Amino acid sequence: MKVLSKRFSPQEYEEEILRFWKDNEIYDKLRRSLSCGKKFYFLDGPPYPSSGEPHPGTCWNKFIKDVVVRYWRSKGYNVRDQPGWDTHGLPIEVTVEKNLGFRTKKDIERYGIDRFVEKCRELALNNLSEMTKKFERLGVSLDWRNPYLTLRRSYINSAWWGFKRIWESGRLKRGLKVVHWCPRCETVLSDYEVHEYQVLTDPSIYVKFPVEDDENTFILIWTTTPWTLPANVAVMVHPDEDYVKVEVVDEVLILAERRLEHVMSEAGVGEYQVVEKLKGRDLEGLKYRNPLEEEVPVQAEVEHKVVLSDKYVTMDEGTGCVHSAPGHGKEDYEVAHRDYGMPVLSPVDDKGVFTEEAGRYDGMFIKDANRLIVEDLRRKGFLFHEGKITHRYPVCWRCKSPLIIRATEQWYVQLSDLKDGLIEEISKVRWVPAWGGEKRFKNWLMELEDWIISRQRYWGTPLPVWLCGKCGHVEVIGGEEELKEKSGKVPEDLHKPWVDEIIWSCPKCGGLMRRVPDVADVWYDSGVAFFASLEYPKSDEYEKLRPVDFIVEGHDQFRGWFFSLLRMGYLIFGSAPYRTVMSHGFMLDERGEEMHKSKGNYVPVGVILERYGADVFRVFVLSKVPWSDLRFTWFGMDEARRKLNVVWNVYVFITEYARISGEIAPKSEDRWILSRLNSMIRNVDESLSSYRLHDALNEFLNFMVDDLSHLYLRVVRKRIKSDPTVSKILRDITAKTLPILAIFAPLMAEKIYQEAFRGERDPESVVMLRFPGVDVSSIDKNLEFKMELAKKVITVVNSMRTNNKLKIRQPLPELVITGDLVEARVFRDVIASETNVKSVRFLDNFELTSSHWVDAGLSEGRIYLNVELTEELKKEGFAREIIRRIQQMRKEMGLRKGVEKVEVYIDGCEREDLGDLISDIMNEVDAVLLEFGRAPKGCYHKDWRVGERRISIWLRRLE
RNA sequence: GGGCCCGUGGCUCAGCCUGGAUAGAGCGCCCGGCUGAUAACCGGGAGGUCCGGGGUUCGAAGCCCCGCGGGCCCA
Repeated sequence: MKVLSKRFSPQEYEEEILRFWKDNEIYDKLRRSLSCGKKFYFLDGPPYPSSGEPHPGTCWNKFIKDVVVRYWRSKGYNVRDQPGWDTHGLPIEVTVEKNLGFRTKKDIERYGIDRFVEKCRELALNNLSEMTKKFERLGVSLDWRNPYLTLRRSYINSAWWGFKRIWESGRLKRGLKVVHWCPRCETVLSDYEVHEYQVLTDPSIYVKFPVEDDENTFILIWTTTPWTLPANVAVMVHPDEDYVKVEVVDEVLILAERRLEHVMSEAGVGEYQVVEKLKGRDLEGLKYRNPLEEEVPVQAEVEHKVVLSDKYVTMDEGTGCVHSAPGHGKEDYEVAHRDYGMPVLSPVDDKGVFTEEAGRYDGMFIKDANRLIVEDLRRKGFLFHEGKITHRYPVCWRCKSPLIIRATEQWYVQLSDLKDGLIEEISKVRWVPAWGGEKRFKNWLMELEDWIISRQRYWGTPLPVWLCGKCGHVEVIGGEEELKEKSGKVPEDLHKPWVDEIIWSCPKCGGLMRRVPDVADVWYDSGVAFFASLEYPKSDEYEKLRPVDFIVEGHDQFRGWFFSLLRMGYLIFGSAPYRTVMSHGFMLDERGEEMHKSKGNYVPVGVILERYGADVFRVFVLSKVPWSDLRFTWFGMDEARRKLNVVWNVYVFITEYARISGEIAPKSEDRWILSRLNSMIRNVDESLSSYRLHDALNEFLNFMVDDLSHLYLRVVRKRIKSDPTVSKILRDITAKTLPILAIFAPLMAEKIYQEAFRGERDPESVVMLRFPGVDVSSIDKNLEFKMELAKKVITVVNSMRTNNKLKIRQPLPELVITGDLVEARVFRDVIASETNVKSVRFLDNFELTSSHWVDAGLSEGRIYLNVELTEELKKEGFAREIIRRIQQMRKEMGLRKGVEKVEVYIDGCEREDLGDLISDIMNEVDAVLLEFGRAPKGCYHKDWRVGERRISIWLRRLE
């Protein structure tokens, strides 16, 4: 055992340890040594490598994962610990577009899809390699050299295989779907991708729809999207609400009674007359004309009418008569088209520009057309009122363009009828915390809709769907080998555009089979990770490893990755693919706000590492409850550093003193610390195996700091040089705590292990040490309880000393303990030394006999302290005062204990004041001479006050 | 409008699932101590309507209900 360097300075050694791991291929060796262990399948949730710098919250995420895999490895499990990267999709495309200065898909096609895709690939690979470096620097021990990438050929093959399974199940369909659409990216966005909103100002108009064959009667509707009026086919009303016909000047308007007052006041109409009252259902089938039928010729062909909906018509806003355009609204589609069979108009193209079908508005961007449409309505007398509205409106999460809703042909997977099955599956999964799955996720699943899987983009897993242009025959391809069978060749790359070159003739009609141009939703990619990362079915490893034992991600991933995995697991294998799912919160800044680079409150990982190193960061985040949000604070980091510093000091102390061997009978405090040690190990083990990581870490740190450092080491300080039992215990503690420390603060643990504890026959690295076993026979809860009582006694006595202005340095003659506190009797010596009392007695009863006593009560008993100072005790106290000051001066002179000797001269007191304690003093401060009176010249000198006295002390260093 | 989470000294947070004696840490503050683990560390003290109200209970920070405030998700 070598002596550990005194300073805890992670910045100095962390890089060195990382190099040690790398140079010696520690993790490869570790994995190999565990290859026969029981399987533990951890699956990494793949982040987008759209930047090379991980967010501090992502570090938190990886720390949790790291602790879990380290724990199971230490339990001897063969842990699959492959990291993953979600390399496809819009985040990457948009970054590349920005880099290249592109604005539209046209730019990409002009540039060349092949070159563009190469740029995407390059960006993803560069960023993931940058991020990998950071994660490695943070001590995250995933298999970084061997990640799964969604862009790999083998991965796409697996993804295609899954796609074909879905096709074979009959759930993959193509049809008209009303979707959120980004007019800049020119693609559909899944519901998951619609989560960003901006406050925008839009027109708010009331429009009169003329009722057929009833001159001067109008249905009054309200809309904030005038551009959808050319696509109007119906008006929805609530069947059970009251509606009125109102006379305003010489016209009759139809609207909901409950909206009447509000609408008229907003429009500034003071005079109006209700002429008729009727139920919404009475309006069903009422025919009307679109006010723009001259401008939009297709409108003249539509038979417009009133339809009913009790679900989507509210009395909270508008007129109670809801303008309905099935081509531009989900509810509109559901009611007007699906229930009433009305046609779907959507005269808008992928860029959000009106098509020829929109007549007069052809070629205009929809938002720009708003003004003209309003003008046309006004000119023709159909505009009842025009105002403005400021509301939250969804925007594209990547490019921030306002989204539009439109009906488009998409490939989708029918899911809505699987709701019950999926909910059943999640009840079999263990959720940490439990409410995440049982409440939040379940509630969310109730709203389940079909999954639109196609994206009109370039960088993604191509949909393996080939379609005959002539007869519409569809073939879904489950892998490149099948592709070869069909077409006789395989593309050089499975991505667009190369895959699109593969064509063959239709087996049905001889027409041309071409691939549909779409790529898959990125959630398809990550959703198949549980088998595609294992290259299933080409490799059968998944059969051996399934199901995934553990995943953990931020709570935003319930509807993200947790769901996409569940969905794929259920669609393809009929069950949830995972056993335990843990969710964690977000990392916030010091003020509790989300951290964003653009907000300027972002703390770069590099800065954290520079100031504290990786282990401190790990311990800071891992000691917090994972499932609520976490504020990053620098003083929190300080706190973590202080704790680790104490831990470090504990090991320093052990290496310095726990050096003798032999064995004599253990004392109570020895049995106590061993009991605590084993209790701690048991608790940590239980907490880790149930993923209460913060409980485990805090339990461990409390043991190290409170039990070991603050109490045990203080108590055994005097014995340690002479009693081999203490040395043995401390070495035992080291052997059992280092593997636990290595789970949470691996760099520090390795440094300590390598520098001080690793023996010649020990494993090469601390990470190879197994999780310590629990020696149950050492656990004595009763003894631990008694120590708690002893601690209470010590606290109370210290408090009594404070109240009576008696320093701990001053020995007191006697302490009497009564009541249940006498249980602490076994710790008599501990109490005596910690309270600095000469004699401790435990009695059933005690009567105060003189005024020299003070007492204090606890619920467990009473404590009596004799504070009478005899001359002898005063001397002892005084001697401690002198020793302390000499030691202080020695330290200031930079003298080392036991090495440099000194001569001591004291003025201001007499030899008699110290009596026969002088030799003790000399012994303790390494003095060869102690004289009273003034010192010769050239000594280090200081004046002190000790109580009432003024004391001068001189020290001379001996060469 | 629906769902979920959170609310505990000045600050940051444990504890709540599984109710139990005087509600814990750390930081900060005040007072003090220790003296070779020492640019470290320790003790004592002040400081709390455990968001509010009601209920269950012998007993509620905890369980139930109703509010209030904050956050997240969904509409």
